[in-house]
Parts: sequence; C-alpha cells; structure tokens
Amino acid sequence: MKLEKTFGETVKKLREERGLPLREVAEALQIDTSMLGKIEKNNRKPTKQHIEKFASYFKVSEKDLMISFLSDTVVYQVMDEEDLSTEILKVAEEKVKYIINQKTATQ
Amino acid sequence: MKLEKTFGETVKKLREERGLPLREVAEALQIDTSMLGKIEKNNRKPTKQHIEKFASYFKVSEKDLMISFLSDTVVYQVMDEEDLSTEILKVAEEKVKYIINQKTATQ
DNA sequence: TTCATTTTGGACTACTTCAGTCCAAAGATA
DNA sequence: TATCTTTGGACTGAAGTAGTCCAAAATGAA
Repeated sequence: MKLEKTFGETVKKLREERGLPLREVAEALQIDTSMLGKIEKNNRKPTKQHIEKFASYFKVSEKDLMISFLSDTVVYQVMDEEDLSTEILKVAEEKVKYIINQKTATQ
Repeated sequence: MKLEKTFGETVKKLREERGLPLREVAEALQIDTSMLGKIEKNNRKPTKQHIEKFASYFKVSEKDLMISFLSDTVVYQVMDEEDLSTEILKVAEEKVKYIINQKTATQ
C-alpha cells in the first residue's frame, strides 16, 4: 500500500482495482453511496468504523488505513501554516516521544 | 522558549515570570479572565488573534507560540492512536514534503 | 481569624461544524 | 436510445466550541 496517497485516493484505487462500482461497495459496507463517493474525494471524513469496514472488505491492513487517514488529517492541519509545517511536525514528534517516555517510565 | 511544554504551560510561565495575575493580563489582552485561565490549563484553544496578542504583550516570538500551539493540537490528535502516533507523524512529514515539493516544482 | 484578591470550574447561549441522507443532474456505457 | 454510475447541492439533526457570567474555592495579607 502506497502511503503517499491520500486516504480517499487509496480507497478509490482499492475499489477500482476490483472493478466495483461505488453502489456495490457502499451496499456491502452499509453506507450511503454518496457518502462513499465523498470519502473517496476527501470531502467527508471516514469514521473509525468505516475504516474497519474498508479493511475487512478489501482485505488490507486496518493499521495502514488508519495511518493513511490520520496522517491526512495531520497534514491538513499543519498546512494551514505551510511555512511552519515541518517545524510543527518536528516539535510534535518530540512531544510524543516525551509523553510516551513519561508513561513507560512510571509503569 | 522551551517547546516541550504545552502552549498553556508556556503562557502561564510567561505570566508568572512577570508576577502578573490573570486578571491584569486578561484585561490588557481584552479577553475574559476565565478564558485566559482555561487557555493556560489547555481547556480552551486560543485563536490566532489570541496568539498574536500573547506574543506582542509578552514580547516573545509569535512564530514560536504558533509552533507550540499547533504542535499541541497535532499531538492531541495522534495520541488517540498512541501506538501508531510515531508512524503517523512520519508519514505526515513525507506527505508535507511531497506537497511542498510539488508546489515549488510547478512555480 | 477576617477581608480582599485571585483562581477555578460549572452552566449557559449562540454559533459553527459535521455526519449522514436524499435527490436530481451530469457523465459514462452499451 | 435506455441504463447505470458518479457527482454535488441542499437539508436535518447532532455534536462541538468560543465566549460570558457567576459563584465557590483557594491564596495571601493584616
């Protein structure tokens, strides 16, 4: 699975590789066809349940899909301040490391 | 300025270093005292305008405050999936690099 | 202790955002 | 042509959020 792609592009490709129409996938996953179309176009966010359904339906790693989606949301957030984006991510990484360290240190 | 601290902790320290009560800073910045207290406790998000005011009032770098705040929000987001957080940030960084590259390449 | 001031947090309102649905138009295919 | 798929606008109800106000709790000084 290519992670450079957005979540929507990833899901769309999975569907098209299998030659399936939106309607059929939407029906199988019990979501509205229009919703699915919007998710593929990144106009609607998938819920965690959606991601679970995608993973099991397309037989791909749920973890990878999660990473694909959540990294999208992070990118979207930091691109508001494009010139600071790289620095923001670096600081965020340090903070995450710090937090995880704190946790394991006190267990 | 230490960036490991949260935005709220950073602002609180700036205020306490100067020995000022919430009331006085809030008044100068034209925000509700209770709001300021909540921002210091990370119970309310500052707006961009708030951050500008903090920077000019305390005479610190607006950019650093921005990074402090936005990295907090990123951390908050990825810690929802703690075990994936580091990977999410790595992928996000790649995507940001890719996007910025695309942009400069086509200019 | 008492009094004054600061800090905290609950409750509320108004506003915004967003998931999800439905439908109709546009596009594609045969 | 007719049929199926894709797209997006419009809407609703729910959830989230900024900001305000007030009162209780905490702090500190005399």
